Amino acid sequence: MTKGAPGVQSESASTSLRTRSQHQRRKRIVQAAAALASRGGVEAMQMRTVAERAGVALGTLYRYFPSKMDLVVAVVGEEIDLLEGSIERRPPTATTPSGRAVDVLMRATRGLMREPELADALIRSLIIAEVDTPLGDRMTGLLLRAAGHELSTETATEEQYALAGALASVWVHELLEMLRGRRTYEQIQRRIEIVATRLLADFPTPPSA
Amino acid sequence: MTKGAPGVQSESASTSLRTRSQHQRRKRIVQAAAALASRGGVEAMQMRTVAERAGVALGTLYRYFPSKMDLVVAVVGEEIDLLEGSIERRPPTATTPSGRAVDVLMRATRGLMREPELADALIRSLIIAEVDTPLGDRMTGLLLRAAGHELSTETATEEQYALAGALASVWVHELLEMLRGRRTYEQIQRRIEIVATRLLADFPTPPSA
DNA sequence: GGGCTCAGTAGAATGCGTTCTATTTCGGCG
DNA sequence: CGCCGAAATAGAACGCATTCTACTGAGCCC
Repeated sequence: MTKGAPGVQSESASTSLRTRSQHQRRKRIVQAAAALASRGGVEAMQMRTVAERAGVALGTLYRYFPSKMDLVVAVVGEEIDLLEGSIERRPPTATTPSGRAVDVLMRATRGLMREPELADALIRSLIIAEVDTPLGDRMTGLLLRAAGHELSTETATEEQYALAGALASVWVHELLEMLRGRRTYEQIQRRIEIVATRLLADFPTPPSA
Repeated sequence: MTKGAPGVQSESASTSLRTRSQHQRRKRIVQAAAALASRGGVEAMQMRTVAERAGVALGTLYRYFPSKMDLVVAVVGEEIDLLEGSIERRPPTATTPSGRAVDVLMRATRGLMREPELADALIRSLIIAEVDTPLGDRMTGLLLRAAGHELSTETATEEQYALAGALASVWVHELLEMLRGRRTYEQIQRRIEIVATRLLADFPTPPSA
């Protein structure tokens, strides 16, 4: 994390006028970027074009997002927020840990399938990005909470964390294969089920009341 | 596969003079590329520089490798050849399927660690590349043969193939984390062991004679 | 032996991410 | 009120992958 970059606002005291307008600007940029990416993928999301659409100068864009990758990561972040919200609203109902994990992953898969161009760009970048808080970790966290009873990033054992992480990375890989046209949705589901049952077999389940 | 690209020689009848010199050229290019990448990673491996070092014109380089990615993939291919050779010469000796798989993967890990810059470039590209024969598949094949008794890409069940593929993708992901400095060799080993024992638990073992 | 084809060459041109420069705008503070 | 400094702006500049152009040379077929 470098100095006064407005990219991530460390939610401190006063939401000053300036902070607010920065927030607006940042939001507009991400929106413009997402819109462009959803038509035509990363290549359509050119920095000049994003800046133009967002109504900011190229330099300003680069102030908020020091590289194209950072911008892409921000867009992915929004998508994950959406998924997280959806899970909170309607938690997975399956009775086994692996069932719940599969539910979460396939829901995410469907979400991404809706915007293939965007998804492709985002997933690839997600893998490559050298970000401080990699987005794969967020998926791992989601999986832990969904799959294990009373489990979270904090309470999980190292082993559980490794297993959830492994499942997340398999999912990402399968998703990539789908976007390349080498998997159907059904194949992914089958493969994820196969892997999830093996990996999450001894995750804690709620006391069957 | 496009038309007359000399990149991949469809090993037909006569190794004509022309074919031979093409082969030499191709080899020189890949060597130059690998040498450059092993210092300074992908960014040091600039197309102009590769061409120069290989003693060919930029246009020629692009005739053999239509994009930088194709060149990178060729370099990765060489590395996998090396690993394959090493495994044939000295097959894994562990007694369980997962033990043998871990052996193979950790051997590959050590090989790649020796040239971190190269490895980083290669692994990333390996993930992203839109190649016809993705290199991940080759790792999956290696794992199948190493882990399962009398198993190969042809004889494996769909389930076994999915499981070996999953293990390969987890390994790639862990490797990437290592190259980013977020894992040590020991952590990877531990994680791969955890995952491999779960995934390969019911792979066929030789009749304990 | 002459023309055809096509690999090869040198190098200019293009596109896009990123950086740099000079200038302007504006909120806050003495 | 007037000034300071951070944030914005327009736009040029730079680097590198990729593409394009015009030319040369060597094997090959009739």
